[in-house]
Amino acid sequence: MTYSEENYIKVIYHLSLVSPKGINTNAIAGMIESKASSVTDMVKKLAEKELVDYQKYQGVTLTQKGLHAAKMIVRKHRLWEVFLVEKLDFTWDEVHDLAEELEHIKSEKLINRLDEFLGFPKEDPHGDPIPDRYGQMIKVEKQLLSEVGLNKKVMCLGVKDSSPSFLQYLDKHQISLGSEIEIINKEAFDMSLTILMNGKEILISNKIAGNLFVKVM
Amino acid sequence: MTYSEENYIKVIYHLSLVSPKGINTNAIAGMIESKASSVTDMVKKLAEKELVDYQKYQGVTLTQKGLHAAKMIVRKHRLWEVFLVEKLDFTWDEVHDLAEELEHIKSEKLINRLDEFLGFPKEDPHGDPIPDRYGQMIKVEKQLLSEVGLNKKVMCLGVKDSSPSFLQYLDKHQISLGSEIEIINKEAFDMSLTILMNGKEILISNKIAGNLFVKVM
DNA sequence: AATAATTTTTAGTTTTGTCTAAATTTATTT
DNA sequence: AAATAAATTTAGACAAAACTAAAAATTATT
Repeated sequence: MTYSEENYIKVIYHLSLVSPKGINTNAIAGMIESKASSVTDMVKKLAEKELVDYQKYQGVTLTQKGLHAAKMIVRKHRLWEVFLVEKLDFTWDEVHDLAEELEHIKSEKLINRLDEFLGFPKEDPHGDPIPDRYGQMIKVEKQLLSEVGLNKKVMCLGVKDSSPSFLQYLDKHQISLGSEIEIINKEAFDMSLTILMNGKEILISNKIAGNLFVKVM
Repeated sequence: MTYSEENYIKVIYHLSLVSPKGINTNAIAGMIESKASSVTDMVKKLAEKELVDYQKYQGVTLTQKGLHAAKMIVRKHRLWEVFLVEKLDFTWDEVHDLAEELEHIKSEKLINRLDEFLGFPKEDPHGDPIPDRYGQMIKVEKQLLSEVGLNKKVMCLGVKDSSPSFLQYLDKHQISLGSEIEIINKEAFDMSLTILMNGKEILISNKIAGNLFVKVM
């Protein structure tokens, strides 16, 4: 698999998690920052290699082979993120782009050794599950903070959109994975929340709350 | 710099260390496993980017800019090798090909953090010096075991050709970096050596001795 | 159900890095 | 010094992966 083919497979995988039907050309083009016509070309090649099922105008789905390949790329991506944060002291907003490069290093042995070196972590620094060497991963029963009812106590599990600016916002307010939060007010007008964390009250917009995955405790 | 450009710069650097005059097209083609005509094309591009000086039919030399770029690639290669051997328990004959891939990961910050994580090593697992972030590296006053006189005591410093089969040969005979060796006989006919190591006598061919760098003690 | 709007595909180019084969330059030999 | 051999460069072609613009198919709207 080429660098580019791997990126397509990965993007199709991520889109599949959100909508499990056929993934359409434009959605892929949007994610990969290319044009629909380029996607059509690549998708034909992936179909020839039996990594996706594809019928003209009907979108694509991953085959079993494609699904496994995608999970292995995600595995590499997330393990490298753990390495960068835990061993090289990067912050969680810095690691995504680097992991995008590192995920293409081709060696099963390397990634399995890295997994072992890191102590077989189950989640990456953003709270996303890491597939094991067979593609198995834990399922986190998480929901968005914006969907949680009043007066509930929750624990922060991960983020939906892991853009650097959002992650930096969280750092600034000392919100990290494992932080415990209580929702003490919900403003009806703009759905903003007042939360209690480490004894401090913080006001949080609905947009922020809609980007933060939590677990009710 | 593209992946391919980096490989050319690195190869030209390695050839420059052996013969400091202009590096000819065929030598580069041999190392990179391509054809002379491809080399000509690439060398023109590198000259446009001012990474090499090039005049038709006269071979190439690295510019200051090219030399620095080459050292940074070598730095990455050798630091990743140390990481693989020291942290992930790879053997010294396994790491070269993996480091060939890892050396192209583009991040100054990553490589400097890795350097720190590894304790700023001065040499890679084969005894080759690692350039620091400014391109500086130690110079090892080493000579080939085949050139050392009779009855001298030497310490093993590194290898010339680091092919897996040679490295495995060394492992089999328990010769590693730092091993102390005494030359107790030199056969005039085939220049093979009898050496004393850890109290044991071993017979070594001239070809092996010509691949092993040592320092007289 | 016909038309409009959108999405997807096709056709034809472009760029990067490679190749082969032919032409040119340099080196070697007689 | 001329002839031959070897090395190097040029010219033209190709594959991968992208693009633009136009055509075709699907979906939405009236």
